[in-house]
Amino acid sequence: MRMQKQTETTELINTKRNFKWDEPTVKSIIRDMGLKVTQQRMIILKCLLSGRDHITAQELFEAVIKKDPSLGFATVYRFLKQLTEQDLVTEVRMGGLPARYEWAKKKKHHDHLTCKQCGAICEFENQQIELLQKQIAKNFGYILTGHILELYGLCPSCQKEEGLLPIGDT
Amino acid sequence: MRMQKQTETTELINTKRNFKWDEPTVKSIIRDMGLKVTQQRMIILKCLLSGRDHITAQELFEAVIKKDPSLGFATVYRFLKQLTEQDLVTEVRMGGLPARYEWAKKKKHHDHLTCKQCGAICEFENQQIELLQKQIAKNFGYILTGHILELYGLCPSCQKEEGLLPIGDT
DNA sequence: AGGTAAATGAGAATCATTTTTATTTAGATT
DNA sequence: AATCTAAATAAAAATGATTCTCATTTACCT
Repeated sequence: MRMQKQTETTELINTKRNFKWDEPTVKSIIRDMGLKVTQQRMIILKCLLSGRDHITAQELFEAVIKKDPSLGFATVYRFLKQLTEQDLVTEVRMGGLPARYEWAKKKKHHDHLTCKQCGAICEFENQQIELLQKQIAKNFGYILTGHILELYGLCPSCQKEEGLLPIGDT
Repeated sequence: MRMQKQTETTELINTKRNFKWDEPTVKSIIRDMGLKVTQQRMIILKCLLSGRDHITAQELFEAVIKKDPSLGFATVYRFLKQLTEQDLVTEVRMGGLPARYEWAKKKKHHDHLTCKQCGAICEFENQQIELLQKQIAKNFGYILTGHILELYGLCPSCQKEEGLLPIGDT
């Protein structure tokens, strides 16, 4: 996926994991949540932290049972919910599709640009839009507490593929 | 729900139904969709057109069975899906909540500001945000095909209620 | 080590939505 | 107007994501 230079107000977000998630760190994340440090939570959290961004509960569950086949999916869902409630994880819901989760801590707020075809996700942040949103809420007398901004379109590589398809082809 | 004056770039959308949805009009909407004009579709469409905006499939179904108790909910869902596919109706999904539908034809594109507490929905349109979105997609090499912008917060009346609640109360 | 509230696994429950299937019907064709 | 046929329907079952229940197990405070 090609990415072009951003304007001054829109920034690319660094999605690389340049932090070492060692045992004690993972432990203290759970402890700081006010929860008991269990083997299952350790496994789930490690998988979440080292796995792909924007993972579904199902995908995470599948990663998790490779390390402990007896771990139940209810446990994964339960823990994800707690992580979401404590804003350590961001839940992204697109249409009626399964929710996707991503580690949110120490990561700036951002929105998503998703390819309708292949699902490739770009993250971006735009102060100007954030500001306009607050303005709009204020104009209606609302206190803004959150927002969802999901753009979708065709990514560069899917645009090429589209062009190659015979007319009328799905 | 109180509404304040909007800035020059953000406009209130007229949600009033100042059009007469008579029998022949409703019929031709269905016929123009390339579908057969059935009594059930007539009922569903009339309910949709005269009922509240941002209705759920369930709410619509309940309105519909008042006119014909034998009408099944699958029929409502099926028809809503077809209306959505033909862009006559817009489907709005918030979190994991049931989808809400609204008549989209002849209505300008707009986004939503929803009260987390009471579900009150304000509609707005902001050209500046629309423009910024296109810009962002372009910067990533994407062709923008759509977007979801859902703001949520506390509406004026729920802000008052919040203040009245005893501390710790749900 | 022992007690207890919290956490777990397994599976059932839920909820919105979709699919299936046998039956009915709209509307084109005689 | 009667006939035909693909499309539409009702009803119920299926689906898929997520949540709940509950009997059992476990973390961790004393």
